[in-house]
Amino acid sequence: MITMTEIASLTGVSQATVSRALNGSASVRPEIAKKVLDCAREHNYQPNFIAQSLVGNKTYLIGLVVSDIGNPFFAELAKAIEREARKRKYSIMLFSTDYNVAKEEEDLEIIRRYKTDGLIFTPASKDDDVVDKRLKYEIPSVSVTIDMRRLDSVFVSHAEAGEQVARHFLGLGHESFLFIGGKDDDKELGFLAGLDKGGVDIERDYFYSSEKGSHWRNAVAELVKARPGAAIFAHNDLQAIQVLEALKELEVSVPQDVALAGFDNTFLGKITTPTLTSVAQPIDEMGRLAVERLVEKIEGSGEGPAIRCKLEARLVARGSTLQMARI
Amino acid sequence: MITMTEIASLTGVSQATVSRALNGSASVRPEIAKKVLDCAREHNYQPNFIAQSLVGNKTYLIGLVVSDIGNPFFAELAKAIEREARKRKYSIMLFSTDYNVAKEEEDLEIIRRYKTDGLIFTPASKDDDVVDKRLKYEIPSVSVTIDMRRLDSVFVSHAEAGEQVARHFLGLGHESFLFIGGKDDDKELGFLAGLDKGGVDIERDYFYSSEKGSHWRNAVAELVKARPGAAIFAHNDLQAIQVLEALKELEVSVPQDVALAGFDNTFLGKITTPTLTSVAQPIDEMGRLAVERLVEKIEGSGEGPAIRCKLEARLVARGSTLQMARI
DNA sequence: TTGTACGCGTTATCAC
DNA sequence: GTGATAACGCGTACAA
Repeated sequence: MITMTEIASLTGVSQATVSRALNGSASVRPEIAKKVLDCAREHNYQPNFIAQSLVGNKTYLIGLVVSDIGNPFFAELAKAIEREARKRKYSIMLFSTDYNVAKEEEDLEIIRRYKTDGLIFTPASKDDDVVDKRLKYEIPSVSVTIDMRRLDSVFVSHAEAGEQVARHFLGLGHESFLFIGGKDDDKELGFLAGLDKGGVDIERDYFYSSEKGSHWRNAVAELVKARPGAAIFAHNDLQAIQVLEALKELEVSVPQDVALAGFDNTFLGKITTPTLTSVAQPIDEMGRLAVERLVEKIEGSGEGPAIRCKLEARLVARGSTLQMARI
Repeated sequence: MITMTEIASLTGVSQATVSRALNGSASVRPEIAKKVLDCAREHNYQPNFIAQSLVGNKTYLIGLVVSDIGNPFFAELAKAIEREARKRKYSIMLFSTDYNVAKEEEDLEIIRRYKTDGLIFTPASKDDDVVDKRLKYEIPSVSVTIDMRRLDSVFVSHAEAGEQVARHFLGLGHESFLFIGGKDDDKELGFLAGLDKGGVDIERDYFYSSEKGSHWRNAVAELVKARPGAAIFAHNDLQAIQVLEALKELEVSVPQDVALAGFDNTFLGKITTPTLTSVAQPIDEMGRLAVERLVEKIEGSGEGPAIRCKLEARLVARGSTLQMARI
């Protein structure tokens, strides 16, 4: 791994001149430049990003913190982000938190230490103190998938998504409903609002289950036992697919006995039987916009208010919510 | 982002002393140490990894180059690798090549420039010149999933996997066979060997199709039309699932009309209908071993011959190859 | 046009 | 025990 200094002594000029030649800088005698360039090529010179970072105070690194890279949704998002980042000369440091808040904290520490130019993250929590922590990190950040209010965010409205699902369920004539997901998920709020607008008696016909552990299994079992015409909304496709399998075990058929909808619209929903109704997030666009916005913050003038970029959620109806399964 | 020098002036000692105090180094007067530590804590000091890297010639960075992070197999592998790496204080720079050789080259350049301590990669090709390039990169590398002979590798034998599939198909009484995959895939060689041992007339009853484009669609269509009792072996689960969908469109039933096996044993195979027979690679173990071996190379004495760590492939029989679909 | 010299934030090797 | 001081590889103001 040859350095500028070595090239300098090899070509008999100063390291400064090598630097200038290599960077195509203004004034350096053509013959010298050629000699330097040739020498560099010959020895396969590669600039040392570490050294450049130290002096330039710029790493061209983006920290990417996702909840679970094993979830195809996040994997596809990471793919989109990596693609966009590379277009702009940035590289990705990947962290998968496994929804573990402590690990996430550690990851952020590490990211700070590496002085990544920016941070893209999928928040595990919307708590104010989490937001504050991000702000305190002073490093340019963009939240993806969740609207973090005081932070730059790229997302689809989970509330609207929930409402879409509610309308969809109601349009199909369902009469009791179960939401499976986290406690502070806007999808539930929107779902509830939609059901309420549709005249559903929330107290009587709406149920909630945490996605943790297998509480939801009991909830599902009870629901299908007691409630014909029930509909289940799972907070993501992975969860929905688990529900689908549970329903198969219970020998209730989807969508005849119970309807099911997921969220994310990953390709998983296309390969199950029945196929899975899900709310699509425009993954590639989210990745692109997140990187765009982040780079803008990094390279741009500076502060300005947080930009919250809201994209359209789109319900994709498939076999799990149709009267007639058409595969 | 406070620096050692700043802490030094704040506490009225030299930067060198701050360094010693912060690193818990031997000799520094307790009271001084306390003052420094307090000051550091108060200002939330974070060591600058970039500076440390420059002087220490060690980045604690591992470059991870996978073929497609959107493929759940690689995503899960990345997850395992990240987990193991963090245990050893290393962080991951992620690159997804999309099976694009040119992009892979670029990624490797970038990795060199960042001076990552090591490299873990899933090779797109086994060509000798690829190997040579890796060796030339002088950076400690480990190949995962593919045995690269002259390079440290962690893998399951694709040939043995192919043979297992062949035996499995033969045991179920199949009589004609199609392999879908790349041209230099050991899975095909093993598959062929297994079929041959089983007395199959390769010329007559064996077919090959590239996985590129949709050539394979024609191959599949022709096969099921002309050959009752056919069996298809796809080079990975993603491909197998595409085949499964194509078969549904063709209205041939699996496994009654045609058997199907994949490779990787991702969770995808559990959610399709029928479920998918696949050859399991021990993902977590592969990730663990790859990181272990890499760190060993990085921190270890030095060279030594390449260690090729061969793990057991295990065929997991599911619905797509059973006479009786048991879901 | 080119070289010298300095600084980026550390670690490490010296003297004191 | 502590403070100068020299690296590490590079960019760059300044002087020549």
